[in-house]
Amino acid sequence: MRRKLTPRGKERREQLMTCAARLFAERGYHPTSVADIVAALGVGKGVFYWYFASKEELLTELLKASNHDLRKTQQHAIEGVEDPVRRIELGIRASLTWFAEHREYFAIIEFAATDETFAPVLARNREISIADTIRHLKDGIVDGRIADRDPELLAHAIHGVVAELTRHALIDGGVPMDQVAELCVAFCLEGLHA
Amino acid sequence: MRRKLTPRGKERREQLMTCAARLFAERGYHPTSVADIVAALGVGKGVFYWYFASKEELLTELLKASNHDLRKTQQHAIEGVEDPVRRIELGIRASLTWFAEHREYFAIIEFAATDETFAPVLARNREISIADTIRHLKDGIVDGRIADRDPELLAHAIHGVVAELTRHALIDGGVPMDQVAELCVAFCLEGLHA
Amino acid sequence: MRRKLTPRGKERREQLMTCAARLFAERGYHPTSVADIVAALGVGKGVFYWYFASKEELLTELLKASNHDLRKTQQHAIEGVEDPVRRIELGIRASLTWFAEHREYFAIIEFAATDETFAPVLARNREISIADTIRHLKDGIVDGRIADRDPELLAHAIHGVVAELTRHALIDGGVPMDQVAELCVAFCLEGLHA
Amino acid sequence: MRRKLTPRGKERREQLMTCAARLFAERGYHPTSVADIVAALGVGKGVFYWYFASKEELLTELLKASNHDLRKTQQHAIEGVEDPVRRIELGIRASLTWFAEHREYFAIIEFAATDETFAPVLARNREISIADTIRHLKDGIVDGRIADRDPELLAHAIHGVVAELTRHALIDGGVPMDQVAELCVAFCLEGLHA
DNA sequence: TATGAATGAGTCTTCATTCAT
DNA sequence: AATGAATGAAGACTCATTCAT
Repeated sequence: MRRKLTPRGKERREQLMTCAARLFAERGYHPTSVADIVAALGVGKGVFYWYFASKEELLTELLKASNHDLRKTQQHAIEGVEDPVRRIELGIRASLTWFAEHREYFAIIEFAATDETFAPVLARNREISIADTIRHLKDGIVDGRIADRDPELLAHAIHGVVAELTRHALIDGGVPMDQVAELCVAFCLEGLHA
Repeated sequence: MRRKLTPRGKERREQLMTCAARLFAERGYHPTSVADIVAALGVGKGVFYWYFASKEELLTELLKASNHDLRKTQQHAIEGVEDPVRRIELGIRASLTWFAEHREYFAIIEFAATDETFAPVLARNREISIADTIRHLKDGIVDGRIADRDPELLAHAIHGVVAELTRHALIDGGVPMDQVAELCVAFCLEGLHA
Repeated sequence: MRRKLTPRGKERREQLMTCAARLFAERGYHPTSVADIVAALGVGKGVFYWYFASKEELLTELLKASNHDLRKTQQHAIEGVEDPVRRIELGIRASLTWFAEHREYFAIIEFAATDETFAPVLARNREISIADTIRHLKDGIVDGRIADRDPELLAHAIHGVVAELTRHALIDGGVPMDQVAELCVAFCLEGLHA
Repeated sequence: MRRKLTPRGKERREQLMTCAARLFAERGYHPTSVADIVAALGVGKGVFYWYFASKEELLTELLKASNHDLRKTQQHAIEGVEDPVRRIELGIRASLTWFAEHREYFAIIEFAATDETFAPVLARNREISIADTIRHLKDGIVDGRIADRDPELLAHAIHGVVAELTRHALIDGGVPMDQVAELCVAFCLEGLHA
């Protein structure tokens, strides 16, 4: 299914992904049919299968692309920063910002995590992200800046806070993202401690 | 769909819910057909529709029942405890324990949150749970035991930690739940602070 | 399925027929389920099959009973009248009156006429009724009171007028039945002739 | 469900309608399944839903199309004729001829009239047809050629005669349509009067 | 590249009927 | 007589995918 695409072809592929992302986010993956996607673009069904081998592949591509982009954003954010605690903070902020700018992907990722078929892809993505975080945590523990607890569990805890606050800000709505970011960082670094 | 059920009928209904919960957890809601459910019980297809108006209704019932049970467990755990920080801690532990004993429900709840149809039910459940947590947080803030930050966001942060650590323990596996509980409580109360 | 029924049993059977007639008239035969019928009476499903071998049998009974009653009414109306034209007139009036008092049956009979399964019963009923009419027509033709045309076709023509005007009065509504009766008789006897 | 259809597509749609009309007439609407229809054409089940949103829509289309055609035939028949009585006569003859050539539709229309779902469409069609007839009747009454009776009821009376004689000729069988037409016209114009 | 058409397995759901109590 | 429970064939409809043009 890897095809050499003309510029126009690349654009079409892009359109399909963007459009599908929106629909998946709005109605969910299963309830959105391939027919819905091509209809929203006003093209025939063949177009879809010219660019993607299957509906599954499309979602997988979406997942890969978004993960790639998020990761790049995170790495760019912490580039050149040495302090591990600061790196964690910047990573958290970068994630929140990225999701604020790519709301569609949040719902898609959440769904994919719950589906047998896509969970593996998501699991892999998460593993990588957790490994990144663990590295900073270990550095911080060595420095004595971070409590000496199981870094893997700590990494998951941080991810949990980020995920749920992102969800709250994007889906429940009504909370400005930067305010969420402040609390998110504060909570992770200091917990509920007064 | 409210029916007078004989003891035998109640049992059947129970069986259907348990069986469906297992299958939904294993394969997901959409990929599990009503036919799968009744086949797993070795009964005719009509039986399902004798007890539930639709597959949707079944999941909704599952969601309501599980939430009701979880909440009862939480309330029982903190009964008679005055200290708000301690109440939060006990609530967290109760949640983790409950999920450890009702693994099936975790995946189901996560899925339901991503589906247009069920999100409202989940949202309602979460609202209630968040409201519970907020009450304790406010008490703690008044006491000066908890940092004076937006209690709603703090509540979501705690939920996020609990949810993700539960997921990690149950789905990724390999971590004993009581160890997770220790870290979960420690992280929430003190964050990463050394 | 012929059972000896206690007085209470006869009443139950009656109730089922009345209730079913109403539902069939309102929603149609196919769209009304046995479950609907017994639910409307607040009894269990077994009751239905205690009194009727099948849903089909119920409708057949309904058809037979109504036809029997209509016919009796017609015969009673023309009893002792010699003049064939007058007999026809009285027959028409009796039919219209009967339908006005048994509105439920009109829709049921119309439906039954269109269904492979019941058409034969209806056809038989109609044949008898047509034969009755033919007899009067022939008498009228012999007397020179009625135009010498094919009595069978004339009989059908009369039936058509009665049926459609009944339908108009009962279903379209807004026309008093006695006014319809006058026109019906006038039209049949004199046509459009000024 | 409005789609751009290629010539081939239009043909398929036509085939489906013709085929369904035949089956509905033979076995009835409810007893004919979508599976039956596509099987009779030797195509896949999806084909049906490519052209029609539902079985209901198909019947509605059938009803609309047939009514449109019948009306066109009637209008063509009376085109250029001034005499209102003659217009009525020609309209009657045109209707009988049309039904003789489209036997399938008679049973379908009769059924549709008895079903909650389709009755409204039929009612609309009938209303239009009745209105057409009323116009001619009023002209005839003004001319003094037609008895001064309620034109609406007269129109229904005529329709009743046409409908029942059509039914008799097509379904009971054994009567040549032109003989029926003669009697139909004679009966409507002169009634039973010798 | 792209389109309309076609496929057909699979989904949820209904319902007349029967059964055990 | 009557009930709640159960059966299972059958029905309408969906949809990812493929095909002919």
